[in-house]
Amino acid sequence: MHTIDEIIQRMTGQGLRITDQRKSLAKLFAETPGYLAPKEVYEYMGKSYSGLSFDTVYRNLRVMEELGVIEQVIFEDGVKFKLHCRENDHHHHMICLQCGHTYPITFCPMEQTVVPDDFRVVKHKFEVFGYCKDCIQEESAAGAN
Amino acid sequence: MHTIDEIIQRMTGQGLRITDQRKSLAKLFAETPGYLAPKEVYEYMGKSYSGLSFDTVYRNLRVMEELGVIEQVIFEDGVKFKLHCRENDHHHHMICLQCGHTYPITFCPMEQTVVPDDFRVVKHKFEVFGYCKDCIQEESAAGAN
DNA sequence: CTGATTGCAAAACGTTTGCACGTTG
DNA sequence: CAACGTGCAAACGTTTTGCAATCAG
Repeated sequence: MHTIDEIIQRMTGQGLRITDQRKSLAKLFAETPGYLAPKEVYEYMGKSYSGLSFDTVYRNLRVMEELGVIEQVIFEDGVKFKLHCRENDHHHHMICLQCGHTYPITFCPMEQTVVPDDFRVVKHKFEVFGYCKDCIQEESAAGAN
Repeated sequence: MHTIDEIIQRMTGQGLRITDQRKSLAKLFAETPGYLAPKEVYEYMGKSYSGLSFDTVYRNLRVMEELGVIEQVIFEDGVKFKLHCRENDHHHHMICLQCGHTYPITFCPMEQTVVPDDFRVVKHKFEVFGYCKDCIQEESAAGAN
């Protein structure tokens, strides 16, 4: 589930119709290595479709999420989406606060965590935030601002 | 910063006036071991003050957060608040999905995490979700529903 | 051709703001 | 009594919904 075609196949396989908007969406997520806010998705798609409406973006984001093509994460500044990780083994992420790019962390802290007998663990969240190589360089290149 | 009086002292110390609404807020957070959504806060305070408005709740939550009395966390289902942890050393939490009760985890996964040289870490999040002792019992007592 | 998908407009939702009135210190 | 805090109403940004027109298969 990496290329545009794979994403589109996944959608047709579920009986969905492939509109230009959905092709554009598939292309965007296939090309984006990190998280995207709905507004960013709207702005990107709006470049190709001047008559685009916000609700179409939301509807398709929801459809693609239910389909398992993309995944949703809640950040401090709102909801964001990214292509669902193709890796099938459990892992976590380092996330760049500037560009949204994500990098996998194979280490899972739950293995090391001592849980009391009377607490039943359902899920956990481990995320590392910072700045990636490219964004550190941009910052120092741009100087203070 | 545990009892109602400590919270109120903290507020007066910052030049804030103590209204009945704020006393009620202080009491609520002093008595609640876990997270509260703004709506829950509103409903609790509404019991004592029929004329209460939502914006007063939000304003006071924000004031208390800026003051460091309470802290804010973003969950999947929205923003929630709890009394700021009195522990000064870094730690994480196990959070009950039913009652919102939190329990400290002293282990910090960042110590074990291998970070690439070219990634500058700014912050991290580690949270364990599940059901606490009391809520497991309630569940089995209540049966299927 | 038929139902899925879209755009529009309007509603819903949580949160914030401006303002006049009431209250605290 | 002066500044702060409140309630009200209205604005706000984001997300959802109902509907008629359009489009993909």
